[in-house]
Amino acid sequence: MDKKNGTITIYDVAREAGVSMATVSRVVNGNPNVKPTTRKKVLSVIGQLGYRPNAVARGLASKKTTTVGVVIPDISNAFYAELTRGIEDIATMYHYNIILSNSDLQHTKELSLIETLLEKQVDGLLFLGGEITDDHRKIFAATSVPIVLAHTEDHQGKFPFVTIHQQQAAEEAVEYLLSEGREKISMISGPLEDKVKGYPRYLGFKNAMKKHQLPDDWVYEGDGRYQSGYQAMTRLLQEHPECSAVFAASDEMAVGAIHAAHDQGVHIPEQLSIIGFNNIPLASQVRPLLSTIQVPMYDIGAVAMRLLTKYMNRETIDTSEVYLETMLCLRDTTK
Amino acid sequence: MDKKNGTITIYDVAREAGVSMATVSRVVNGNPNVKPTTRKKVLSVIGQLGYRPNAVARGLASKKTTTVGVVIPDISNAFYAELTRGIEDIATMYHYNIILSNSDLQHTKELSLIETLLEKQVDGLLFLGGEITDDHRKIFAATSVPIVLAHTEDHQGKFPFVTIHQQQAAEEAVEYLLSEGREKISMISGPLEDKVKGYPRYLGFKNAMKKHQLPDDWVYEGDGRYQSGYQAMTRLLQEHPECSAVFAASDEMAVGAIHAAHDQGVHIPEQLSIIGFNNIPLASQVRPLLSTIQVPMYDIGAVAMRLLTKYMNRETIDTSEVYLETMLCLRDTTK
DNA sequence: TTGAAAGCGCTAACAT
DNA sequence: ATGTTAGCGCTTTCAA
Repeated sequence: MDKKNGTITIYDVAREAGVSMATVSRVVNGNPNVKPTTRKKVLSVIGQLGYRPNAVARGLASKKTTTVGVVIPDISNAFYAELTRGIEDIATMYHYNIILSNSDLQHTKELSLIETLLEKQVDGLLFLGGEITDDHRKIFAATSVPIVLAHTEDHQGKFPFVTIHQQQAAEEAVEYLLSEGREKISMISGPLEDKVKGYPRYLGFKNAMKKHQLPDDWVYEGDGRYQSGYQAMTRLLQEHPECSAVFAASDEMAVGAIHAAHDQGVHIPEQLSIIGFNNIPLASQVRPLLSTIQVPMYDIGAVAMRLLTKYMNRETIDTSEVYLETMLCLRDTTK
Repeated sequence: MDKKNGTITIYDVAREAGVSMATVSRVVNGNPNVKPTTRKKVLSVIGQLGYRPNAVARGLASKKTTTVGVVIPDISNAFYAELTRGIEDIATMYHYNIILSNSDLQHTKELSLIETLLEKQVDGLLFLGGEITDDHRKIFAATSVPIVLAHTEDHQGKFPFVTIHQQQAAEEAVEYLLSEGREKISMISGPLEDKVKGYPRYLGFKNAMKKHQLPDDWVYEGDGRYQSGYQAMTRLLQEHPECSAVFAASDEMAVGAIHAAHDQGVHIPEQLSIIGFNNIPLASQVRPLLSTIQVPMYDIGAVAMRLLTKYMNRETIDTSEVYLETMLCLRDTTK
């Protein structure tokens, strides 16, 4: 049944079935130009021998690997995990596999990962979450492999992307707080040097406050995680006990803030409103239920992957820059 | 700079540098048998031409792809996301990439994923979380590709694995509840047909209760998620308001239970103790902070991947069946 | 409908 | 230290 080698190849099947390699290749690839009898014969031999096509050889010959590379900041982050699920589901649907790698948002790591993925001859590349620099553009532009950016955008390089309107979503959240009658609003931001999310959301806050001629400098910078939200809130309450609302740039920080407020005896939402960002599962697994901006994480991944398949198939693209809708999701931390 | 084709190969570099392909291959692969001058020359040509080695061709020739397949139930699940991070970090450390695919614990999907991964000639396979059946064993046994199971175990097939003692951990949790003086203990279990986690944890509960000659049939079956925990607790409180402790088979269900109890006016931990399972981030992001069994998720992934590298390198293996330690992590939902 | 044969880009003996 | 060469297992013209 096996050959000396142990691996049985298309050649073995051909010999055993009394046909040529080409014919075996045809039946394996579903080419219709094969006489039904022949196909049946070949198929049965394949079954008997337990033949398994070698995708690497196929990749070399056909110049297609049916795998796409995914560079993501951190898979252990709920937001990116959900987004990745969207990617993977669509990839599977189109018969692609994904090679996943974490960048931790580190510039040089990102570049070397991209390099490695291109060496592996991925058919396409999904780049998530990091800021696009000239280094990125250079390497992206130099390859013919389709690239789609997800949850980040780039206008200089003209690369396709799917993301959300970060700044606008932030503005809406703050506007809502304002509409509640809150005026002493503070922000717990993410890292401001994060040009992709942190800074735009910060700008959204600034803008909304300016528009209403309200002070906009109660900004506390966190790192996006629970603890930093807790700490920011604690300081905030010390320095500005009169604060009546906070917009947090992530749900985790928002929840940290809720608990800090609670520990200071501040009642939510009676005395203080809080709005988060993303609507990760956590938001609806804490009490009070967190009001937040709902970001279509799964869809960002799914749509980006779908877009990538279009590029890989050389289909015509109608829109290469897509912004998905966010929605204010009001629960119990707002009035 | 480029050739007509667009892709520049090892042959182009060789010609341009005035050496043979073999020599270029040597410098690319860090073979020491190259005169420094030659190496320098080749390297410079590689730089000029922007040569990028084709890993697919290399894989075909060397029969090594430096990629491993990972079959995981669901990457959007916090538990598996963290575990995957452990896998990926170690994989990167040993210069492997991972192809990730979600099985949703579906038998047939698992098998077809494994098949696909083997076609792609992965150097190794990590299989997570699902029950091992004869179908799995058959395909695992038929390949020479090293397989390591993670967070599941198999004794019939003799495949290496790294996991935890599910039943024992559950017993310890229940024993703790008992040691608190609680006697009317209930369990909110995961799916009991889950032979890998659900059932063993259930057995742990049964065992501990039997050992103390206490009734062990207040068991409510959930699906592991928040909502099911909430519902189970709600029913539990209706049917057995005298219940004084609950052991939940997952943190999410435990948190759901906390909130259900809260909604019924039951005080935790005064009237009722709750212990969860896993210690995902959520456990320390809710109030009261959840007491739970801390499972080394990251380490399970990391150790499994490390073990896999040993198999791939044909190193000698000291232990092919590793159980990692769990620990009772007591916080505010127990006395 | 089928087969023959030329690669795909690289590695790995084997020579030199 | 370097070159030659035979594959690796498949796809894909091109003929037949």
